[in-house]
Formats: sequence, structure tokens, C-alpha cells
Amino acid sequence: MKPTPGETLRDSAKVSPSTIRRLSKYYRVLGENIAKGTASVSSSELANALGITSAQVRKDLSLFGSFGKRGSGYPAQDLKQKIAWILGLDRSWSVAVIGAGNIGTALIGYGEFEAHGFHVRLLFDNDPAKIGKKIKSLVVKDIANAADECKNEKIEIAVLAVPREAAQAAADQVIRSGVRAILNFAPCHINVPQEVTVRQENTAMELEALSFAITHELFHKKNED
Amino acid sequence: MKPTPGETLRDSAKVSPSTIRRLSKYYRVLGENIAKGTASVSSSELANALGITSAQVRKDLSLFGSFGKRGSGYPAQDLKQKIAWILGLDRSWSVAVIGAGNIGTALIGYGEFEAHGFHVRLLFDNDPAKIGKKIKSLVVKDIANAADECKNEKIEIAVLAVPREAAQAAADQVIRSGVRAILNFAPCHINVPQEVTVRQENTAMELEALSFAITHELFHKKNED
DNA sequence: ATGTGTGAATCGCTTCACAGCT
DNA sequence: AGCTGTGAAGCGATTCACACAT
Repeated sequence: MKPTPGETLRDSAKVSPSTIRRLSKYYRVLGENIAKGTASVSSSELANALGITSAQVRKDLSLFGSFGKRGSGYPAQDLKQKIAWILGLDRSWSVAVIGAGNIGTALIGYGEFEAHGFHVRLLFDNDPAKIGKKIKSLVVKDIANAADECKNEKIEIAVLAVPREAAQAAADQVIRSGVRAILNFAPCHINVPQEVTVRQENTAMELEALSFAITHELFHKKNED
Repeated sequence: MKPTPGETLRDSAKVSPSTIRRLSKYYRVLGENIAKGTASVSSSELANALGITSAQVRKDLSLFGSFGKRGSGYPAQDLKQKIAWILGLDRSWSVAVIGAGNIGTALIGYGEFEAHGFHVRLLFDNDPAKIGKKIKSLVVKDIANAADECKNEKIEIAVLAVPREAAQAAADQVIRSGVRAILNFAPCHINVPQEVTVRQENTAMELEALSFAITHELFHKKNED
């Protein structure tokens, strides 16, 4: 009722990162429910699936519009599409993976991404032994040309799957090419201009959080991830 | 000044997940600074490295004790060790990896983990072609025996690197073996008893957060990760 | 009857601001 | 003078509770 579906959000400033993470989860749960033939989903069903309160679900969704029907819940198909629109999954994204090691290899051709519109178009490495070789339908290109190639292919999202030492240099390259966002698997902070969004994926940090939880017998049932 | 370093935290309930993530980052920054020969670090130096305020740094640290010297800052070595103690990194952890695909393979023998006390002792898969083969010094074992083998090896942390469909079954196995924590790479929620801590590692969700940020031209400089 | 949408209340994290060491 | 440690203030996110729609 409040915002304007169909166009870009005007008040996205007040949408918290936590809300975004939850939207991703609602999206998955909806997919599973629809696959099972469910037509309608209530806020408390979604809430149970994520281990949160139903009020939270309704608040999250109401930030973007009123998608539900009082008395019956949310039409599952509709809601899933609305969330896809909110998250920008109703289009496809051009992705480049920098680094053809284990992580890079695991990422390309991972059905989960393709299915949601993330298409890996380019794969780079600096290892002469790898350059020119094919990995799962992609030819490994020389990282030295990353900036130009990414620009030509209009890459929007770059995934850094390189060692810590190489991360900032790789980031600088893809930033020059005009990417809008970077997902960084290197265990280090990278500096980017304001208009580029970065997210850090750091497995060591996740393990450390587990280590803390075990050590202090902490059962953080809230805000778990 | 408040808590009791040297033993388990009494009031760990009031430590937020955000604080834990930041402690992991302080820990990394301290490592880098010490490598450069720095003896003392101020709260604002740490703050700059993470892009947060110095008050935040001091609050975080003061939850666990007073480690700093007024006028000069925090002794880098000491502080790093204190944080190691807080995060439970002053000991070693026995880890099992379930799933010897790309992710599983990337995880074993990754120096970053070994260096922080996370030792991968067991690797499982259900693929007969892989069972018995060696991957980077570990022999792949049959996932059917995961519960027993993990119990024998006193595994404390299990990493699930299996497809979504196999995740809950794998989780049930390692829970039976008595693991305390699970890091789940499968893109799905898993049910665990209260005493087991779970963290979700979900690259698709990270990409979706980037997709949202690009779509809505949102530069979330706060709470980025 | 049931379940949404939402102001109001609450909770908890972050920032301010300053007293107190060194 | 410089920087920590910390109550108090501020602010953003979550939960409550209920009017309203079906």
C-alpha cells in the first residue's frame, strides 16, 4: 500500500541488511512450498520456517507493499514474484569470477546461481598453466586483461576468489571495468569507491563464530545468521 | 575490568553476533599490524581499518575486560592473544568435512584454517568413486559411517558441503556423533537440537544482497557485512 | 474466525561525551 | 596531551497488540 511496486524503490534507505537476508530466505521457503503445491502462505508459516516471529515477517513485507489477503495469508506465487522483483532477481546478471582455484571452480556452473539469474560469463586466473584451458564450459582468461574484458562483456558483479595478496589488485581491475558489486572471498578488507557495493564471504570468520559459541556455551538462538 | 579473563565468560549472553564478527576482524588487523612491527594500536586505528567508530571498538573490547593503556592504546601482541582467548582460538578444534566436492576440497588443507587451529581430521563422501581415494592428505571415507567415525575422532565442528537434499541427513549423522557446531554450506535451513550451533554460509544469498543493492542504487556503507 | 497491516512500546546496539589514567 | 573505559543518550530494529479486511 505504501510504496510503488513496478519501479525502483524510493525509500530503500530504511531497508536494513537483516531484512534483505530474510527476504532471500522467504524466497527459498516460498520456492519449496510452491513445489509442494501450496497456494497460500501465512506470515506465521514463513516465520516458523526461519525461526522468527510472524510480526517480523509482516513488517518486512509491508516495507514494500501489501501483498497479503487478510484472513487467508499471502498468495505464494505472487509473493515469490514480488520478492524476486524486490531483490532484483527478475532479470539476469553478468558475473565474472576472478581466480580459477577451488572456490572459483566451485562457483562456475553451480546450478543454484544460474537458476536465479546469475550468469558467470568470464573466468580469470594468472596461472599460465590454466590460461586457455577450459573449466566447465568457460575458457580461463588472463587476469591481466580483466579490466578490458569485463568492460566489453558488461560485467556487473565480480567474484574475487583469489589469495589475500591478490585481492586488492583484482578489485582495482574490475572496478576500472565498471562493475557495480563485488563478492570477496579473500580474507581481507578491500577498498572500493562509494558506488561499488562489497560483500565479504569469509569462512574463517564463520568458524571463529562457532568456536566462540562452543567455548562460551552460547546458544545464540537469535540472529543466528 | 568487568569480566574475568582466564576463564569462561559469565555474561556471554550480552555479546552480540556483530561484536563477534568484529572481534574476528580486529584479530586479523592485529595480525597484519604485528607483522609490520607495530607494538601498540589505538581504538581509532582499529576503527579505521574496519570502517567503524573508535567508540565501537572500545565498547566491544570492554565487554571482555580492560586491555588498553590510557594515553597509548592497546598492546598489539597482548590484545591479539586476548581476542584469541575470547574467540576460543587459543586451542585447536577437530573438524570434519562432509562432502568431497569442490567446496569440501577447497576447505581441506586451506592454510588459513590450520593456522587458526581448525584441523580437518575427516573427509566424507557418498560417491563410491571417491571413497578410499586421497585428497590432499586425507582419505575420503564413506559418509554412511560418519556418525561413528566422528565420535571416535572426537570431532567438534562439522562442515556440511553436500547438496541441499543431503544436508539434513548429514546433519543428523554428525549430531548423533556429538558435534557441537555445524557450518552449513547447503542452501537450506537445517534442524538441530538446541545445544548445537549452526551457521549458514550461503553464497547465493550474498549475491542476492548485491543484486538488491545494485537494483536500488543502495550504498549500504553501514553494516555492510 | 482468521490472519494482515501498522502505530506504539520495547529492546538492544551504536554513538556521544567526558571522567580518569598514564 | 592523549587515549581508554563507560554511563547516558540516541537511534534503529523487533515485538506487541489491535483495528480492519475477508
